[in-house]
Amino acid sequence: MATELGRKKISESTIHRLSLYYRILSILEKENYETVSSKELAKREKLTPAQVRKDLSFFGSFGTRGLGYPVSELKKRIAKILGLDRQWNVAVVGVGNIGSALVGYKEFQRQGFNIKLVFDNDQRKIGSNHKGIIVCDIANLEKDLRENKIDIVIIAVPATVAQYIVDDIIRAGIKAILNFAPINLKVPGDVYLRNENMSIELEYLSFALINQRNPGTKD
Amino acid sequence: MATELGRKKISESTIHRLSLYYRILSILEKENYETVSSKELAKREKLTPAQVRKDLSFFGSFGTRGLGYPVSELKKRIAKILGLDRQWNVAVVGVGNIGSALVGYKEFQRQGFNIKLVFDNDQRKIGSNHKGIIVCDIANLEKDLRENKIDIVIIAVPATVAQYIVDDIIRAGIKAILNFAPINLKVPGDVYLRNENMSIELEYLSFALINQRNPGTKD
DNA sequence: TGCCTTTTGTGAAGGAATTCACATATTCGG
DNA sequence: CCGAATATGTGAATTCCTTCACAAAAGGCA
Repeated sequence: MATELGRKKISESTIHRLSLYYRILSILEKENYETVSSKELAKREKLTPAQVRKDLSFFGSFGTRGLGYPVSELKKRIAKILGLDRQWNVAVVGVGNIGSALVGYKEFQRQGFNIKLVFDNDQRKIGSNHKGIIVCDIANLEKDLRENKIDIVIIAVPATVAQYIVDDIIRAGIKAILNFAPINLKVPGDVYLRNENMSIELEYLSFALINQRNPGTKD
Repeated sequence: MATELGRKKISESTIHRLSLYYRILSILEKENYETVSSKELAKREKLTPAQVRKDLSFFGSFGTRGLGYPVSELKKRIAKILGLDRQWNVAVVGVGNIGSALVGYKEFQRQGFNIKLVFDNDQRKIGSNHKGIIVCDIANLEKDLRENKIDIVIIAVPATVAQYIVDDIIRAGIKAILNFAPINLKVPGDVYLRNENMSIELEYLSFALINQRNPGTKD
């Protein structure tokens, strides 16, 4: 699943770790750190310094030998790589438990993911104001997505209807989908689909407790 | 990070895939399938048949050559492995956006994760009924966790206070924590901590859109 | 019964990700 | 300005994970 970028293969785990570095760098920036070493970064994320350096090296030489990495500068570079230096238009489909939590989740906006539209099929919800956003009728999904130039759609509907929604979304030309429904969705080859499985980490904890794995932090 | 079990090392990814198999098997069971091949299982999860067989082989020989795996039986075996054949007492700390979504998330109960207690520090919320559960005062966290024999605690408080909460929780003897706060928590060596990062997959989509990775499903 | 088909279970091979180890570059103190 | 200390960047080594490939087992059918 690794991709070419320049000439090297970048693994999915490297991208995920970039997200983690970005978060740490935001904190360090607030704490007025000027520079940070791979050692320090590694310590905060329970990784090895070599891992941090290798991850970053895929994208260039951002550090200074003997000193470390400039915090603000590195943060900007990672933002650029991950596309967090721009604004994304996001829509959420389904204003149930999960959907409404996501609409109110401040972290998204902070990273440039702006929830522009929210959809539901429940007549009682449609038209109501949900955390500053009017709930749209799912009947107009395709049209609304197009007209509002939505980049990413988050699926937060019951598993039973998720595929129908996805089919609609794809017809609207959407190329990136984040799925919270506990089901495997089918999408064409040119659409990016990621699944968010809320149970999986709880199940891991359950397994760990039973089998007494060697504990510790892990993402 | 892999653990001994019997004599073989089980990787984290194998455990995560067991969760996926479990979900598929539940669906197949409802659809009255008697048996399923590694090929079919693989197809549904976008994996290879060899991967499926190897994953399962770590825990025993569950299949029949020429036939495949017995759906109900395999589901039970995986449930046993993951600890989904028993009930877990879970507490949620923080009844904000995320916290209240989790309390209402039916999928957890279905898998044996019973949310028994919910905590907040907001006087207006304490004592109120939240989806059938009375919100407890976080001041009594340690005592309540002990008295209710809580196994797993879910952290859904702001990042700024998460560490204090965790310290309390650990004092209460809790050994498994699922953290939704966007911060790295410190826990003793004998406590299992997993982080749920709601932004990470959105960031991956952002990266993918910018870099035109080869698309497709991935968990 | 015996043969053909299917599919598992698993060592061995191959590939991918992580860590090692060190040459190289830079800062800092005196 | 020099030497000691620090920390990057990266090929090579290692470890870990996935896939291959095939022997072994079971079912189905003539």
